[in-house]
Amino acid sequence: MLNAADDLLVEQGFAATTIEGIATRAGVAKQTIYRWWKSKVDILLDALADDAREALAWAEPAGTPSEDLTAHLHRVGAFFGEPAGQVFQALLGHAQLDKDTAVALREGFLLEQRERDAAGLGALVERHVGEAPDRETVDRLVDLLLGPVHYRILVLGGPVDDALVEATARAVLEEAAG
Amino acid sequence: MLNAADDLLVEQGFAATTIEGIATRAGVAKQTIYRWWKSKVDILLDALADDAREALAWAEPAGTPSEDLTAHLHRVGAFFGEPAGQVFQALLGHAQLDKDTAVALREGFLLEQRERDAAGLGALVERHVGEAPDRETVDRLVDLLLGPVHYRILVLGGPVDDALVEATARAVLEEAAG
Amino acid sequence: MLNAADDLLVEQGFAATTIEGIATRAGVAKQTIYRWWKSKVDILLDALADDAREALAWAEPAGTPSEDLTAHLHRVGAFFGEPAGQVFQALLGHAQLDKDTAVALREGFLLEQRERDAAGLGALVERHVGEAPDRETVDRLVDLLLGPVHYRILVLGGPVDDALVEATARAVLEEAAG
Amino acid sequence: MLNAADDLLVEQGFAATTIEGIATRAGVAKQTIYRWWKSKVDILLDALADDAREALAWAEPAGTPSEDLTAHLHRVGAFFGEPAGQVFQALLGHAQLDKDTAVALREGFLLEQRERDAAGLGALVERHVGEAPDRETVDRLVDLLLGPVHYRILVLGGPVDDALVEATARAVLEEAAG
DNA sequence: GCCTAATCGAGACGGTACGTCATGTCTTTAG
DNA sequence: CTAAAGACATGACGTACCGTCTCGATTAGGC
Repeated sequence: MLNAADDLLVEQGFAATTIEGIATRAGVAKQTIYRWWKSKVDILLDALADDAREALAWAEPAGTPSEDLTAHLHRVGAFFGEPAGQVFQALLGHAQLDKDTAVALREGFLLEQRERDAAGLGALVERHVGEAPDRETVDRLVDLLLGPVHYRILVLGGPVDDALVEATARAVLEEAAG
Repeated sequence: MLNAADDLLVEQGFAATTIEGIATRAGVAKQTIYRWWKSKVDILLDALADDAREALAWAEPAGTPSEDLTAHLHRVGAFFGEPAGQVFQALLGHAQLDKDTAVALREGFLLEQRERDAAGLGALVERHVGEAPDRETVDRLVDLLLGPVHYRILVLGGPVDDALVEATARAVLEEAAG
Repeated sequence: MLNAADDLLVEQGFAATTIEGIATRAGVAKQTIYRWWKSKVDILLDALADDAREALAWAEPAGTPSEDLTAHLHRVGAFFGEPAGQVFQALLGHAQLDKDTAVALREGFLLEQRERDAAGLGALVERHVGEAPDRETVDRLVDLLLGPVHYRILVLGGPVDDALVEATARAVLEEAAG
Repeated sequence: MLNAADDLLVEQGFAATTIEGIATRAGVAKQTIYRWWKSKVDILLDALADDAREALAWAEPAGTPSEDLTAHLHRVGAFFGEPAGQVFQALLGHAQLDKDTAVALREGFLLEQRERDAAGLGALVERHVGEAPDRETVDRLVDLLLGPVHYRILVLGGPVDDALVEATARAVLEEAAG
């Protein structure tokens, strides 16, 4: 069922991903879907949870902090090209239109992801400057880090290029070094 | 008609803003709407164009570059609380779900706005470092500048706070200074 | 649309006559049906009104009162074999299960039909005994006349035979003669 | 379970008497019901069999044949106001809509009842005219006797009044006396 | 000042998807 | 080993909008 939803979204887009369509595709009755989820958003959230956790995870240190940071940003940029990333993008889009979706997405995914990002970036900054930044600082740094890439993709709809990634990484490390 | 669309969107949200609803509210026949616009997205784009141009304009220099930059960012953050900002947010959201909307929004609004932002930030950077940056650099700086605020609002759904604005402005000016 | 309903009822029976089926058969959208009727019972009532009026009409005198009476009873018996009669039978059946149907059938058809029957039988009795019976008496005579045939068909499900028709006619005329 | 079905039918009507509802009301699993009956009609038939047999029984002679006949007709009329009578009416109604129900009702109840009616009326006629009528005649008399009352109740939905009952009884006895 | 023609409101139409209900079959769980 | 609980595929329900399509009625503007 989650696969059917995923596939339909990637193939046909969010609007054409109807509950009836998912049911048909999955060879399942509509009622069965309603038994487990209350909307297609709910289904996609479930589909997202597994995939995205992994795709947006912070890798183990493999080079200098700067290198690791740019690598992570590139991974984030690439994520939006994958199926799970398209689901994420669709849910983000729908969250702008519907408060319930916004809340569900926040609580079902974004808050956790924020924690992972804070932990990942916090550790990286500690490696860089020698001491762990406090939580408020880390939060701010996460926004500085992820904002430009998301802006490029979600608002401008453009690809993420090296120059932006490097400038962003540089800005974050400088700000962290204070 | 544009007012009816605007009002409905602010009062009821994007999904409940139907063409039938706009027609009823405006005391107009559905067909009359279809004569001028091909979808509700088109109507909202029209409604957005006027309002947002002004609300997101760059003000004349009024203080140090740093002060002007933080002031502009605060204005951007506040914009999303206004009716026009909600229309913008809805269109941005829908653009994630629908390619046609993405194209229309880009061509009908975002590209122009990008020009205004590049011009505004370019001039400010020139004031700050004494010479005008080239276009590629300005583009990168615009992403660095606007990304974090948009990320906070669109992805996290949270308010924009002073610390983030200041850190962002600082990062942009340092990056501009090289 | 009425034809589609009629046809389906005769071919498939009452339960299989669904609004979706009628819509499909008539090449029409479901909503169009709901615009004009609020249920399939309503549609069938409309379909009945035209056809049955004529089929259950009292013919002009053509023989002795007794002959005319048996002829009419035979016509009533035959009516249930025709499409309109099957619609009537189905509506009568459903009226036993649903108060709204009972009321609608009564007001949309039976009361009128009762008037026609009272007028027809009243005139016949007047021919037979020389004076017009009062309304209460006619009503009672109508029940005596139509009861046995309906009982045979609706309760026993059997055909109407000559002996019953003749006995009924005889009983009615004797009762009328006092 | 039979009680649950009965109660639901009287309280909520035939359509609202669902197998799910009966199961819930009886604190039983749907499957358990399907083990014993193949439809709600089957359940109601079972529920009917006991009650109606008694309610529609012919009483011992207690007065003149005419008095006994009107008394029986009144009892028949009153029966439709009782719970068992409502079940009978519902089954009769459904039998008009569904051939299987018609057959089941006939074989499960009506044929037996017909025998009882023929025996009861036959005996009464014998008391009245001194000799036992043959079976064909009795059948015809039963139709003459029960038709008007059923017509009043099932078709017109009205109450049975004294005048009708007396006229019917008179007509039957005269026809029997021939 | 009249008359064509464009434009408007109203709303019917064929569709698609919605979310709900009951069906009859089936599997799982607990006594 | 039975029976409760309830998941499942199916299919109709009645509703909401979609975008297209006639309809008059009402304005204009060109004669």
